[in-house]
Amino acid sequence: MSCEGETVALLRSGGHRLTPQRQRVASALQHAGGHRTVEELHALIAHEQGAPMPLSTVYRALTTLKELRAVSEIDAGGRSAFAWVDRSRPHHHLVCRGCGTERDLDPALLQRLGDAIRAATGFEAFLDHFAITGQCESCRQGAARA
Amino acid sequence: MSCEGETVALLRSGGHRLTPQRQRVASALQHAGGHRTVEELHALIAHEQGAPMPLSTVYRALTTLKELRAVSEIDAGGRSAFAWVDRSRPHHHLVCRGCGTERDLDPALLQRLGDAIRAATGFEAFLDHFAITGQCESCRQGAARA
DNA sequence: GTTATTGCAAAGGCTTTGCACACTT
DNA sequence: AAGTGTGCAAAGCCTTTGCAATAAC
Repeated sequence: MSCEGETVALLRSGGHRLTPQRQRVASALQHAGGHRTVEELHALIAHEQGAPMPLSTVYRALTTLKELRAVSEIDAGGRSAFAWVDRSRPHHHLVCRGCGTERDLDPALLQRLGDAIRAATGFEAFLDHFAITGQCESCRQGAARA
Repeated sequence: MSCEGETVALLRSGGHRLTPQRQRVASALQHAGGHRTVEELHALIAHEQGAPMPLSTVYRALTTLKELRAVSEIDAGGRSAFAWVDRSRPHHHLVCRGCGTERDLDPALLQRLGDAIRAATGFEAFLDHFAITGQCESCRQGAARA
């Protein structure tokens, strides 16, 4: 499938070697969709690909992919979470601090912010792939009750 | 000074006890301005207040203050950094990935984003104290030249 | 053949926790 | 007096690193 071709091209272009481990991590992330913690990825790789992989290798592959800007990293409550960067369709996430649920956010809203920042300050914000934390509607109602 | 009164009121309102440690941590953060890692705070407290404090106490005080929304936490490259939340004047940062410079951003712009998100999705974004990465004007011009 | 990368295990750094004592209320 | 908060030290967790073996180039 096309995913693999994309990974191959990315690694080649960065002067890195094309190893099965890197392809497996990339594949897991591409098919997972959304942010995954390293531990989640580690489990996904073992289950869906049939063979386990040392955690340290997952970390190293992610480091490489991050250098290439193929994945993005966010902080998920003290641990790292990664997502595949879909260059053709930028998207953003609303991450709830209460229940951890992730939902997509209309890119137009952020684009408007980026435009406003640029107009006001000349600063170009990197908003390709953004995660905003907060509280989802149901958690907010739960908190109000308590 | 007024800072102390603010802290006293905050702790009282949360049903927490007013201890010297919590006041010292709050004071250090109020006077530091901007984001400080826990280690930086720990050192600031020791130096500027004359007496050291166990790291664990700093952590616990910060946890309490964070629950009260008196401080905000951000991820500073794997470790936590905290800043005092100035309710009277919320502020945000544009952090340049090129030169590392930090500059303030008009809060109104983010408030507009927060309102739009809430209207569209019901999700309440925590935008009290936000850091946006990107590229400042001079770095962008430098990159364009190269 | 060279050199980057992996696997394993051990170390590292930041943060949290258990428990007895002290202090706020 | 009652119960929360502190200090100390130890444990916990996520992540990184050293080194020999392996695989990509």
